[in-house]
Amino acid sequence: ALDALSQEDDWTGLSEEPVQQHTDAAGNNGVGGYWEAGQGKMKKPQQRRRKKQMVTSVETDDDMNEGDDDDDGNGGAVLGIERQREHPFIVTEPGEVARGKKNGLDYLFHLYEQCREFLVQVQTIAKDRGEKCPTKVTNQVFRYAKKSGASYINKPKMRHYVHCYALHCLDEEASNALRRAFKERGENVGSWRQACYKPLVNIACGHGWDIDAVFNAHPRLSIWYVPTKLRQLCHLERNNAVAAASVIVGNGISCTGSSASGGMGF
Amino acid sequence: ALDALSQEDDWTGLSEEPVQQHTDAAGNNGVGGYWEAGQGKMKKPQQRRRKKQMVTSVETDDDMNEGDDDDDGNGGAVLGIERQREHPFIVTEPGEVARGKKNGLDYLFHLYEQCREFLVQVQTIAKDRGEKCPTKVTNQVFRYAKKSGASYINKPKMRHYVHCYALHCLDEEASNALRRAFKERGENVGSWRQACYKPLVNIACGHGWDIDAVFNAHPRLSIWYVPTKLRQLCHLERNNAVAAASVIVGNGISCTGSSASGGMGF
DNA sequence: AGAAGGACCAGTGGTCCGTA
DNA sequence: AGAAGGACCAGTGGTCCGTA
Repeated sequence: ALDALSQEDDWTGLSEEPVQQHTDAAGNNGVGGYWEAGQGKMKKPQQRRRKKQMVTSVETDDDMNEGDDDDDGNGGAVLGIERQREHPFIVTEPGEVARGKKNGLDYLFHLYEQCREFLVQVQTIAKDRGEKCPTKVTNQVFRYAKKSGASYINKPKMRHYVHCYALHCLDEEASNALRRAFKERGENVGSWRQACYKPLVNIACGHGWDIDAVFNAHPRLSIWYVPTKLRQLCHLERNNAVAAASVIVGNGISCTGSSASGGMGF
Repeated sequence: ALDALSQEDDWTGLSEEPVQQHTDAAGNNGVGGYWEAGQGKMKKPQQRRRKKQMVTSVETDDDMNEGDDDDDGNGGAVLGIERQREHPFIVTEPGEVARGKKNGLDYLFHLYEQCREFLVQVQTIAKDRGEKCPTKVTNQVFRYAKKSGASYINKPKMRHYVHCYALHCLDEEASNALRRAFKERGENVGSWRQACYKPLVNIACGHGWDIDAVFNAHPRLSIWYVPTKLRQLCHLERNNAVAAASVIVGNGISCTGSSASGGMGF
């Protein structure tokens, strides 16, 4: 019952925790709540993985855990509140609300709009203080979002789906059609995400393969870094197009995507 | 005798070393030579200062020392060739060549033009490879400059005098006048450098105190980061202006710099 | 198997301070 | 004392991979 509300009322994918509001000192405009549970972090004795240089860390960790050092000792659940993640995304049609413990794609795209709002706030504060002013969604913005209570926003997730949001911005018709097609076919989010690359490469083709220019020309998209993989795909496809044009001299290069796209791992 | 040539022929401040040309693989356009001496770096057993975490470094150091591992063992001079620095700058008039083991300010400004050329080359390479393309003079550009033989270009130096170059770009008349005045008074480079801030703050005043906008509006200047101190001075002076305006209501705010500038450490 | 995100790492912007 | 620049450090962009 609570889950069904998530996309309608507060745009929140997580809803099982006792939500506790924080009014933040640095100008929170009230976007989203603050879950203390997500801050618990499973505590210290969790060793860092991979070849980290073994500094025998006795770090003071005095960044922003002020209130809740309740207690504990067991590694895992704290006070019976389970470690919680956002519900996974599913492919939904435009306007469709996800059922069950899932989030829909309108919600995903809404997260990008929220990040933009957080960026605007960070920019306002920076200008007011005479500090350098970010033009992109940086670590600083993600930190600010978290501090403002939007703990469901994080960098890996936002970066993961940037190109999906890009298609939504640049060609909403095509984006909607893709969503409907992949929903109908019962595809999972991962394959929908993969499928978002191709139409973007075609758009880049129509702009001299300059994907940066494509991003920068769109006001809501220009604040996002072009994803590495999208950049690489555009580069590869450009090379293919150039190679094809050098064989069939005088051929007008089309941007339909049905041309030479061999070996690109689409 | 060699020193007198430095600003006329090859724009080189250093001239005592046996110069050895490198034609670089990655597209060196021939700006400047390559001093092997400067690469020697005084070798390993030079302990890092300050609280560095003592990693007992056995670093492999395989970045770009390919040919010249001649030999050595003594810490300091290598093969009798002394560790060499660029000659210090002195305040010169426009067009004036520095005498003795000194460099003039035309040479200083020329270094900024060279950095711009290196940036353009880095950008060309990046675009060609479909990689992300820097818009500013970044670490990558300094590394490229060094690799291309311009060992006399380094980040601390260029950042140190950015605002002096900015004044030269934005108001060459005022810049030239300042140079003449400070030369005549026998001031050293440091005090000339300090004096470059004030006219820039006044220029920023004339553009709504937006020093970033001032930099970005100028094609040769837009590739440089706004120095922290200049940004702070503009911010402080804006606050002073706002405070003054709130006292004397209806007063037109001038940008002459003769107004309230108390406690700014000019 | 599919997906969310804490945590890591190489290389950045910024500049201090041992050096000449 | 004045100045050049090697080397450091906090925090970045990018994303892997242990986790749920």
